Amino acid sequence: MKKLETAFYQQSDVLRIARDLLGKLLVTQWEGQCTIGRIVETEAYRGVTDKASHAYGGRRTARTEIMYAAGGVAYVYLCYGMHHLFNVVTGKKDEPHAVLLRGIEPVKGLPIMHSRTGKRPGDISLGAGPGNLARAMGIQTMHTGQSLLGDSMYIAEDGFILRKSLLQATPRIGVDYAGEDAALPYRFIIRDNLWVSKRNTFLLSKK
DNA sequence: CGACCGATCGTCT
DNA sequence: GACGATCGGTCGA
Repeated sequence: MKKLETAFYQQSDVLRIARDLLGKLLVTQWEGQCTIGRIVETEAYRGVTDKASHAYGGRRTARTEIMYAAGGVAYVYLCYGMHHLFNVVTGKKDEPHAVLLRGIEPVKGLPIMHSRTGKRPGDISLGAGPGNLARAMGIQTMHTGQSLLGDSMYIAEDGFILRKSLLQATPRIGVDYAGEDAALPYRFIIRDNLWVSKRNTFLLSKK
């Protein structure tokens, strides 16, 4: 298992990073609890020109400031007052690109994930969807700004190769407010993977 | 299967 | 004071 390094996160093409994160392992280990999940669903938020992004138009607020940091840190924010959404900040300093992690296939620490979420063994919603993913991995807004290059929270590769035929791009979820940008194919999933968020599966059958 | 609804609160206007 | 990069449940066809 090899931890992804700065050079990976600071590539300029956030779409490529979002794609390449599929199949990688997300690791968190804190409070004596280690959990690992394989990333099966991501969404790219592409800098200041992307109407769906919190950084659209170069907007800077206390909350989104971390998006302008150099790639390799976490951007976690509270959505709908109850869900913690975890993004990987990418690009160079002052290029506010980010990748939202939307789905993981649980790999290690299943009992811990079950106790964190209250879900029962066999429930495939455990790591499906950004809110569920963060809850299962123990990620909260207090982790925003945290480095992904340290030991408590990082992404690694283990030799898993994603066949091209299993890579699929679709429009992003829940960004209707973004006008024409809502239709951009910036969501990436591992096709037919059990752990991809089930909502909007109709998008797949339509294709 | 699809449409809709309530929960719940930090952030920005 | 309004509004989410969501989720889980319900209701009707």
